[in-house]
Amino acid sequence: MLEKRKTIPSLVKDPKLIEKRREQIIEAAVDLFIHKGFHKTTTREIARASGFSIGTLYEYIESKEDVLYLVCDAIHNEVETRLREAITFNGTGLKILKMALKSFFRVMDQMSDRVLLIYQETKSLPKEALRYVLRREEEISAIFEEILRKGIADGSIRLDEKHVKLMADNIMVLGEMWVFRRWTLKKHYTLEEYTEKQIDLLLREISVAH
Amino acid sequence: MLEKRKTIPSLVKDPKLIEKRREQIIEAAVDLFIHKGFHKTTTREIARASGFSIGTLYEYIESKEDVLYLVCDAIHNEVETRLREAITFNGTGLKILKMALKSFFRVMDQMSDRVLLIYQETKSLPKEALRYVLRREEEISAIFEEILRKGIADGSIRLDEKHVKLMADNIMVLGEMWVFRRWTLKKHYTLEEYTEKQIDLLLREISVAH
Amino acid sequence: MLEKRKTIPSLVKDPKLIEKRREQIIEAAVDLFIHKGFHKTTTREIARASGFSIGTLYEYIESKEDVLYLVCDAIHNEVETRLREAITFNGTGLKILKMALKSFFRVMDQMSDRVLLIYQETKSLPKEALRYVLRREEEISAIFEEILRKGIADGSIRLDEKHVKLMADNIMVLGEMWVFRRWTLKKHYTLEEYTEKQIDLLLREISVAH
Amino acid sequence: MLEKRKTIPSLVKDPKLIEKRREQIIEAAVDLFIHKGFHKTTTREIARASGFSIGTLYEYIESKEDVLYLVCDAIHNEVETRLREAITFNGTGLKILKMALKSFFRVMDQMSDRVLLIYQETKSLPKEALRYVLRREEEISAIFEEILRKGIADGSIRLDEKHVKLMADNIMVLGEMWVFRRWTLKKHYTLEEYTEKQIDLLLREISVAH
DNA sequence: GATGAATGAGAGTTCATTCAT
DNA sequence: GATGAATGAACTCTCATTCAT
Repeated sequence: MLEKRKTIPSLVKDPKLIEKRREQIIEAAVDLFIHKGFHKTTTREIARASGFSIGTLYEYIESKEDVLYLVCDAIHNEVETRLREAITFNGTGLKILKMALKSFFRVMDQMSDRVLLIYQETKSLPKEALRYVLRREEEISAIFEEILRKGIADGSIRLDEKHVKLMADNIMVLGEMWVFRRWTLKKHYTLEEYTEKQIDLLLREISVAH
Repeated sequence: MLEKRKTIPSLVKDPKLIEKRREQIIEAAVDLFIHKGFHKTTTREIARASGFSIGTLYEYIESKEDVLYLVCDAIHNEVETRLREAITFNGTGLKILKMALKSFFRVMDQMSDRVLLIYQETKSLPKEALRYVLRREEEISAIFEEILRKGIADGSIRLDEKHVKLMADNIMVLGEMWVFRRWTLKKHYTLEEYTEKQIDLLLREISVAH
Repeated sequence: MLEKRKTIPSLVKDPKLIEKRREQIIEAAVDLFIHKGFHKTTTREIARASGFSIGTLYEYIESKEDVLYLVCDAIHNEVETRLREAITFNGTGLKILKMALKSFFRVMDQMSDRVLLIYQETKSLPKEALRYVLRREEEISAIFEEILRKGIADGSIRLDEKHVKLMADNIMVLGEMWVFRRWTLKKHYTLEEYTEKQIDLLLREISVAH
Repeated sequence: MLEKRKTIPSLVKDPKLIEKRREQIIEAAVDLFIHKGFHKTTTREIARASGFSIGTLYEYIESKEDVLYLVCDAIHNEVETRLREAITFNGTGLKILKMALKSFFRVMDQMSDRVLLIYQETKSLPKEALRYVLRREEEISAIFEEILRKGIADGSIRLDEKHVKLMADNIMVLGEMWVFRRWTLKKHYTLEEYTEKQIDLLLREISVAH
């Protein structure tokens, strides 16, 4: 069930150093990719922005695509971590869900450029890496499935089990919508208004009290 | 309010010919971009697949990005045309909306690779072209706004005017969701089931009878 | 029996032009490879010495190794052509052989740097091209086999058929020896002396009258 | 007349250690050069195959070319040693020569990949090192000169002094021929047959009895 | 209006060598 | 004496674009 994450080989032996350098690479590359896109960013720019030479860059990755993979992976990690940190699993599923939705929309807002990056550049990944990245997305959506099922179990949420996945997907998509369409949405709504409105929409379907 | 669509200069005088050649270009490029992505497709390939030489290609465009613009524009056109053709503006706004939603989801399904293309490659457009393309998207979403307003006017839909835009955006996003997440969604739903379920979700908020 | 020679694809359509440009490439590359070796010669140097840009070079070849193949092929062609031109198939096999040996040693002498080049760089060819180049060598050695057999047939040469190949190989090797060891040999012999001495050696084994 | 062999500087003081490490280097590099060629072998690979780090490698050599020199030198040493071990200087020059030829051809056969290596990579040596390596070859050929002169002196061999060098060179070349052309020759001859045939050829010229 | 040969800046990647630890 | 991370010049190859025919 748990498939290991893709391991990128390195010419450097010290694992601590690898981690440190890769963090530098990710930090530099995220910025560059956001502003210039993956294809228009050169490996030399990545190296320079990371603070070392092109030769050193290639001691820690095997190809430019590896950098993209590292970046996508790191972004997903951050989304998931932030989301999990913001959720306390106390109270009814419904209550948790509301909180989780708020947090999720907030995280999407704060990380909107990075989330956008994933959506636009993911296709440039080699097949295997792509599969892994898509799986990471499912892991985040699984958080919401879990909450929904808890709510179903404690009776605070009314939803057919077979629609749990779709509802979780809807949630993900409404979150990403804030990212994709912020240039329009921000004209009419603050994040808070948007959040409230979409929670309304989602809960109308699944709230028990009716 | 209606800004003209971007005009791409051509070295050729005859407008009929320009249109004909550009259709060839678009047809060839859509296929290539879908399968290889914009960046990995070369202008030579576009020319060859269009049925003429690289020199001729550049008689009808000024840069590779122009081809992307033509392609994005054509896809939006097709989405909008197909959608409009499927809608008859008879009956209550609510009835029209239901029909429009079904048609929209169907069009998204049929054109999913082209819609995906727009989402993934749009960022490679130069700023100005990008603005035009985004505006085309708003034009489609405006169709739904129109229907919603008609429903509000005739009393078949209950929705605060200030949420019309958001509701239209929600519709767009749920349609695109079928495109982005089809690999997951198709495991659990047919297009028809998905359509029905999402219409349920959307109408629960805005249907009058309740 | 006659396997086609390897065809190198070109982006250019005009066959006349391809031939002309490839001749330029060969002429330039032979010089460079002789003086710097294949590995130390850069593609840019080849392009510049050929009289065009690096981009143009790659319109006529697919890889640097293709240039080496073209060069090896051209050298073999020249050896074979020169040798065949120098031989008239009149008289006894023995007489023809003597003349052929003189010509061969002369050709080896005149083309010594190019022959050396083949011996030293051939190993850098990709497998398939290598096989073809080795076959070319056998074709030259076949010329001598042919002469030997003619001499056996007309009674001017006495040699067991099963040693024809070895004798032809010996001839080839003594010719190449003048190439490999000229720095030593030239200290003690002129080309003419060398030729005479080696003909003596070879003929002692196979001459009938004795 | 006897120029010392090239001395490669080392950062390490202990001569025993230098010798030991260089033996490791040679053993590793011979294998790599045979299979991949000099240019396609990296210093990293040499270091790893030698059993130490790249840094350590450079404590014992100054450049990659030094490794090639060490390798060529070692191979020549082995050829010479094996040859000398196989020769007993008892009996007539003619008898010794026959034995020496057999041994030489056998050694060439056993060491064919290493001999081939020298012929193909020698040109990558810097000028000075190249001279040393070529001189080593002359030293081997000098063994045969010595034997020939002994035979001339004791009357068992009839050969003009001024052709001794050429005859020795011919011997060398026929030995190397077994290396260069083994892919053809082995189709028609065993090593023993080849040896016998070539001895015949050579002795026909120089044997006294006639 | 159509052709396609020519261009060359610029891309990703490699690897011999150094030097601080 | 040994290590291996860091370096950057240099490599091969690509491809959007131009322009003479």
